[in-house]
Amino acid sequence: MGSEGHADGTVGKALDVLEMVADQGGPVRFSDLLALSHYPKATLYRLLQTLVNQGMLSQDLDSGAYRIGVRLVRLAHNAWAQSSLAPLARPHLDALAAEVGEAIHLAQIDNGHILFVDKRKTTNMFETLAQAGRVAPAYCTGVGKAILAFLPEASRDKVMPQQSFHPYAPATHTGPASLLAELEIIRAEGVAFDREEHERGIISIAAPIRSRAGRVIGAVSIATSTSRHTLEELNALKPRLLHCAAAIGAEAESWQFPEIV
Amino acid sequence: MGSEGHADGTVGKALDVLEMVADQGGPVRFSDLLALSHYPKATLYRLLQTLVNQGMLSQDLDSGAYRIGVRLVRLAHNAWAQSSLAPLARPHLDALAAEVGEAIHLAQIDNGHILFVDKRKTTNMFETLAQAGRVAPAYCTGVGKAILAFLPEASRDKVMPQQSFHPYAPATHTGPASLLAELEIIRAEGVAFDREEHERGIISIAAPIRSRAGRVIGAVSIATSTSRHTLEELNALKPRLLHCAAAIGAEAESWQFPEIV
DNA sequence: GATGTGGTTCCATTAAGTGAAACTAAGTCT
DNA sequence: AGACTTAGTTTCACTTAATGGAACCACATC
Repeated sequence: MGSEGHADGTVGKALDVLEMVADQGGPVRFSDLLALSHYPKATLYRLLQTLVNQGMLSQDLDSGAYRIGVRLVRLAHNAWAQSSLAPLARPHLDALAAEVGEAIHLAQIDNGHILFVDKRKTTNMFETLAQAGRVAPAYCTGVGKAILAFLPEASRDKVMPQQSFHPYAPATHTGPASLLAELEIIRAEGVAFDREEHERGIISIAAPIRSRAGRVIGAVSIATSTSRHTLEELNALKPRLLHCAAAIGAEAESWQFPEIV
Repeated sequence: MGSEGHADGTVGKALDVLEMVADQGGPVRFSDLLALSHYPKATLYRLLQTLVNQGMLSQDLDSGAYRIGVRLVRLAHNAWAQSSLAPLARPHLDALAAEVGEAIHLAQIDNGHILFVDKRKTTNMFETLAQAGRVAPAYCTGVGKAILAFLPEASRDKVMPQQSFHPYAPATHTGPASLLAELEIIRAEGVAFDREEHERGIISIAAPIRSRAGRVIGAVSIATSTSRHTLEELNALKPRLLHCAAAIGAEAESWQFPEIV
């Protein structure tokens, strides 16, 4: 991950570096970045300088370490508020979480991968935040399959080849055929199950969030562990989950999300 | 606001454009941006192309309009989570909001201006100007004065000349002298009041959030309208507010925020 | 006072960004 | 239908800015 090859121009490199700092989750020293990136010393240096000048990064006065700058924080809020389902869905997730007492996930799709944009976990608030913003595969998560199932055919065709089908667990789909078959079932049932396909012991039930126009714009899921609940018990929550997804979808009516895929 | 002159190099321009799109709060067409920016057509075009290539912006397939891209959303989450007081303060704000039943604001300072990073609104009845992610002046807001008061002298000296002293309301400070005098009082009392200085009918009580080292890293406030409460009533909440600020400050101990000012 | 490490600056070379203008694709009007 | 505007895209000679190897500086550490 990190620096993909397609760094066109100076801007690409700068953004690459910016992301690199952001990914570190804290102050990073110059030499650490130098080691991480394949940029020559002077180039990296200038890039960082520029970003600091721009307020996107900020440099610690004494240690000289780099971190997120205020301008990025401001931009971040802006971007997040307008371009993610999260703020809109928040109250609905709160309600659902309070009612079912299990972990709730809200996800969108991003180039064939699942982007978790919000989470509720009734037990620990902190971990929640740590994980939102993370990316997971689509083919082996509840939310992923829920989205895939309801994607327009054309989009799905573009997304399928991007799936790695890495066998995370015994139950993981190992190829497109079985996955496509399951998607059919999901379309019929209206919800997707994660049957310990991504992580052993973790199961979930997921529903797509659809705008009134019918476009899938995300998915919600209720996740739990096999030690706490069975799939049947999760299935009992289906009406509640669908209701939540519908509520979010209805509100998202006017809202515009970046084109999928 | 928006595009300050200091756009060094291509990267600066690109970020400028990026921010411009983000500020629009929705899809923007090329020509709108062309009108907004002072960049020549071709330059703007290439800049946008680059940003789209980089995944920071996304272009609508049919309309061709530009909006926030998924990569920016991902970056945004990252940045927000690690670089703002918000995630850390969240539970404390929730608690305070539940207890006092009034609007709660969390703010940081950013180049002499106040950046609202989170808010709790218990009633939709009145809408304060402070939307999360928004910027407000320091000299005429509760949170702003609370921060100013406890800033180290050197920082304050840098920040004071940045205040515009625009008279939003009759009670607004009109110059540094009276403001500095009030800051003295605030230091003594430990809290700052907004006495309808920014918006008529809106009052608040604010407390600085300080790390154990004593550095001000933000402020919390309880805001209400004159129709609902008096300043004296707000003052009764002082212990509760101070407690909340202290709790956040204690937790922020290890946490590092970009250098102020 | 020598050696090492982390960070900053120089400068000739090269690549990349620039933007006026020309062009294409859709409308819109008569 | 043909002329005319409007919105977006491409071209290309020109200019500016990015590049990176190497030298340099600051400050520890031996």
